[in-house]
Amino acid sequence: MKKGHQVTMKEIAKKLGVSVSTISRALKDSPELHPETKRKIVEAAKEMNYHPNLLAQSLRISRSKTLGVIVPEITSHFFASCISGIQDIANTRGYNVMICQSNESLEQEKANIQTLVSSQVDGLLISLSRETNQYDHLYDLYEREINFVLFDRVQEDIPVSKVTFNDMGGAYQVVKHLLENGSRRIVYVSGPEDLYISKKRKEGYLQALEEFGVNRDNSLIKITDLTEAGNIKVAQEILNMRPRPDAVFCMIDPVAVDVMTEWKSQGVKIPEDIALAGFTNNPTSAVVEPPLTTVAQPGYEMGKLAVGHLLDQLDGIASDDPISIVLETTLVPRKSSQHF
Amino acid sequence: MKKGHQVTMKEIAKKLGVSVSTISRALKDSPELHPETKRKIVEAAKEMNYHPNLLAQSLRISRSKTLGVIVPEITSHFFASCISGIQDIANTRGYNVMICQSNESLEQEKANIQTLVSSQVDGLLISLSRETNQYDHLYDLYEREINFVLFDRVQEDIPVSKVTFNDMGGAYQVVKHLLENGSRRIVYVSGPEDLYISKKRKEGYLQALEEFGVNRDNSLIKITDLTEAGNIKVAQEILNMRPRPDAVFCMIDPVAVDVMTEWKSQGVKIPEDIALAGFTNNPTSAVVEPPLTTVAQPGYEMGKLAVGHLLDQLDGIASDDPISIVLETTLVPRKSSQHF
DNA sequence: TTCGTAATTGCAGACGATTGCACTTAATAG
DNA sequence: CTATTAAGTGCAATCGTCTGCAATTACGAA
Repeated sequence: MKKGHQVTMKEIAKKLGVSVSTISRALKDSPELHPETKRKIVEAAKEMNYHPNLLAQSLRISRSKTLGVIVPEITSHFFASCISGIQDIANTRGYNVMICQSNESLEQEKANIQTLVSSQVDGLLISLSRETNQYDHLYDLYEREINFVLFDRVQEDIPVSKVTFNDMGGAYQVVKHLLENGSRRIVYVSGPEDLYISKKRKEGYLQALEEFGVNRDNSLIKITDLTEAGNIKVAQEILNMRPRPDAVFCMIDPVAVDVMTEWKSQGVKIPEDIALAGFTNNPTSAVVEPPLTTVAQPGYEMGKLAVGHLLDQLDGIASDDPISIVLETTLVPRKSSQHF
Repeated sequence: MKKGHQVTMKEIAKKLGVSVSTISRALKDSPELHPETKRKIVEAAKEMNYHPNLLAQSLRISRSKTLGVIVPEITSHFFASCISGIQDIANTRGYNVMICQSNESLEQEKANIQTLVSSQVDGLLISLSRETNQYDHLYDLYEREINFVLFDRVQEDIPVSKVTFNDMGGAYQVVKHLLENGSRRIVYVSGPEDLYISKKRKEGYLQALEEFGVNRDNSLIKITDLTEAGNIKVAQEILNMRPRPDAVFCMIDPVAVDVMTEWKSQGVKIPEDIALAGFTNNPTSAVVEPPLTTVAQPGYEMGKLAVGHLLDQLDGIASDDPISIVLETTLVPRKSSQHF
């Protein structure tokens, strides 16, 4: 392996015949130094290509200027957008970011937290895995007084700051849209029931139905495990329901896309035979045929807000009292829902 | 801000009335320690919820067990897949990963390198930005003997290891496929000409043409700046060419999708009027209508290989002599190219 | 000339973990 | 009962940077 040796203050000091402290002060532009000395040191540092060792600095001040991020999966466009927002803000505020993915596994999530904490990150931004249904590891963080903020996939009871979407409102909007387009027998395809978003979007769905005087019918709520096979199975079940539903609202776009693909292969016409809508506004949803009606969630914005608040807490700008930031979503009506 | 205090060896030492060195040895399971002492220390450490400070360890051994990754943008599915592969391997081999995005900017790329190096990463994995057309920052890394591996978007002349796709072969495959389906007047929509992949894929395009005895016609090579507007402009220009081309091969899928969307809005039938193919196999490409013929690049695999080789170098398993790993691509024929 | 004071710079200890070496015991051999 | 040796611990230095305090020097004032 190569040496990859970094120039240190000690070496500059030796070369110039002064002490390390003097080097340190010169590079911090301390006023108590002779200008000439300072000039020489700065010059030598540049010439020798000196770069401070952030590890040493962090150790000394007990702050690493690094944040940890845990998302279920990076390859999801939504989470990638969040990360992008987090990075941008963190960098402009002088922080680095270490990213981990839990791969939707509770064990991985715990392991990630452990690693990041050991790496002395100053704070954490966490979006929970699908599997996460007990929260000891989060309470543990809380008790150890480690700063963290939950976003998107949150646990409601923990007294830390959270950034979420108005999931209920978004679901309400899209179901209302389906109702306004004349649908009355509307299926809700939900993910696993203990998921935060499964619950919230169901609430919005039910609220819209109630507002339009449509009776609740639990047989219209289908659960998928979110795998492709699971989604296809649900798609088939829906086609076999009698009377056949006239619209389907899927909890997330990928489910809707799988359903659409399956239906198309069976010759079902969308939206003529049955209307379809999703949630998230993945890039894919705009280009499928027909384009998918959905609800846009600005992931980049969410990332920015979450990290912004965390940094405010770390920098003492915001108080430590937990707050809840709720982002509004936007209905994106497209062809898949426009039947009359 | 909360304290977020971490338990240190010193505190365990004080509590147990032994020296810090003893704590250290106990936790490393050193054999020269009295078993009873060891037991007590391990127990106390667990009870006090001790976790080693990786910063301090890194400083001491001058290895951070952290890798830096720089990609043009995280929100690209391809790069997200690479990152995913990098993470998985890095973690199983005991390394952490810091990810940065250059946002296709040379300046950002330089800044990212600077930050990561200052953070004492043990090595870097870099995919160059589109803007990067001079390479001082890379040669600088090379001279400072900092380990790094280039992947996907590489610079060929630098004597470091590189992981690439057989871009030329992939392009050859897809153009051959178009030729076999009867097309003869085939447009190549290229990105900026100094991009590595622009060049390589052009080579494959030309080779296939030559093999089928089709004369080269430079007017059939169109350049886009890869923005949506640029792509649409090219799409329109192609429709106005006389005689009209019978197939179009776009350098990357997003370009092909923009072209498809534009054409569909103009009533052009794909593949009947004109065949279309892309490159990358983005998730989107499978669900557009018609599904897009493309070339699959296994990003996850690329990430795994790149990081694997870098770690092999760092761990002294592989020699420092640069190698070039070339991954094969796979033609994914879909409906967009099947006209007869 | 002598003293006070300001301007410069160096020393040493700290951050947390690790490790070669020296030291203290206690046990064993002679 | 003393000398030898091994077992078990502690000391101190190290990684690179920072900073309170002490030390040195020089300068002007009395």
